[in-house]
Amino acid sequence: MATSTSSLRVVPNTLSLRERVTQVLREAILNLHFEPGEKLVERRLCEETGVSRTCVREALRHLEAEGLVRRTPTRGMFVSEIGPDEARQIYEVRSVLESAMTRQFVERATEKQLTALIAAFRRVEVTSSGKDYLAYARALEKFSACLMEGAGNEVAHQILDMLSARITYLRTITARAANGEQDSVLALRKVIKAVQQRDADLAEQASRDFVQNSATFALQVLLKNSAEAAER
Amino acid sequence: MATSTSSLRVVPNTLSLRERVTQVLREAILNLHFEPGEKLVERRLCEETGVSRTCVREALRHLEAEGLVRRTPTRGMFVSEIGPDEARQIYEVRSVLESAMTRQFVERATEKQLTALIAAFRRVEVTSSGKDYLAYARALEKFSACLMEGAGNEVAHQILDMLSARITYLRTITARAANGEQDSVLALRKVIKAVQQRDADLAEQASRDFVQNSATFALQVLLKNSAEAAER
DNA sequence: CATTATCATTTTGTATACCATCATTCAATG
DNA sequence: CATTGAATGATGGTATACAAAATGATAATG
Repeated sequence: MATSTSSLRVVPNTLSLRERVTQVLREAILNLHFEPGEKLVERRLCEETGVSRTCVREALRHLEAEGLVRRTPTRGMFVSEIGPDEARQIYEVRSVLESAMTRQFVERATEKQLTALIAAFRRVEVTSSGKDYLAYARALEKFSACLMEGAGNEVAHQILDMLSARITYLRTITARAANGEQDSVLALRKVIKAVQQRDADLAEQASRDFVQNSATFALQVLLKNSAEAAER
Repeated sequence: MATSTSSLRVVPNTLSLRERVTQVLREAILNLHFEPGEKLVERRLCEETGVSRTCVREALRHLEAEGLVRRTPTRGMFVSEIGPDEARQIYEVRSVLESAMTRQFVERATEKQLTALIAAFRRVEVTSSGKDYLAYARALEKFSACLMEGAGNEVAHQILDMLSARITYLRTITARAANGEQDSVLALRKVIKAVQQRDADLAEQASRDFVQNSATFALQVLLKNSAEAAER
């Protein structure tokens, strides 16, 4: 097994064009450079990004899988509008998956993986006080990645990665207030605590609470928004 | 709301070419028309399917998302080889998600959705005695769909749909013995029972057992296979 | 003979042009 | 003023081209 310990593997660090286009479009959506519900016309995206239609189309398909855009046959792609109901579903899935993986982490992770998780948590703490949303989002994703790694479940990792696109989107849409992040970090600290104590039940519950914390906040804002929209 | 009651809506029943190509390739993989690990050369697939490269590529990307094929940059697509470790991960995720959704079903489903679930279960029973694997697989997918519908979580549904491709694949690879299905149906009946009694805890546990049942079987076979492969 | 270097072929990744079909817009018409 | 219907624009799909990388075969070298 040459791969496990001292991997000499050279990682191809040059992202393919399609991947870079995907990134650019994803960030554009997350930064609200496009409005929710806006139609994304391929030809226009080609001009704006300066790449071919082939590439743009493939990138859009990927974003469709992530749930950031939706396709209506023969009518085109639209930026997703994520309402309260879909948000609830997303958080439900995330809660269930992430808490289960937290439990697995407690039961399976090595010391090294634990220190990695703690380091990732530190980064979350640091970025949470700053003003860069996306840095905070990336720190959370990294934390999640460490969790999945220690839990030994790459499949779950991929699924949560897909979901995290929409979750970050929700964070942006609901334009979470500053203390929202502080609460989150607080809840996350409890997770870390429980994990360090190797208390699987407590860790699972803390993880559930952590997601619940984000969920209730986002849902409040979304419900208020959709109520206002209904009034008009 | 013109769509809800007397829907004259003409559903675009013509699947797009890309979708049909995806189906064809998926079934080809599931039927082991391609071997696990085999390289899928685009040009060859174009000839075999009679469609353009663009279409084939898009279909392959979809299958990649489903985990049935894997891509190595600039080297191409390969039919997935799903080993014991990945199988464990898949079943873990499925167990966690499906049992949670079973609980939600108990808590949220309407009478109508319950009867739909029971009907789906009947189909599982019927197909389990027959010899058509894929019919059985479809019946299970339909059951899962009813479950998600009643649980009110379309997001979870989509995720499990993605996973189900690989699960069906695992069933094929492990060429499950006939009484394996009987055991499964037995375990599934317990789920139905618990759901009918509206016992959320019991239903969740029964659902977990049901998946566990499939998982242990598949893992046994896979471990034996990979042990044999290691000997050689 | 084993290894290295060279070179031709194949394949992927991307770009471009093209067409048929479906949607949308908007003006003509009654 | 509502309808019809033609012009415009977008998508889904095809064919082709080409650079860069991978693969495979063959020649050169120690």
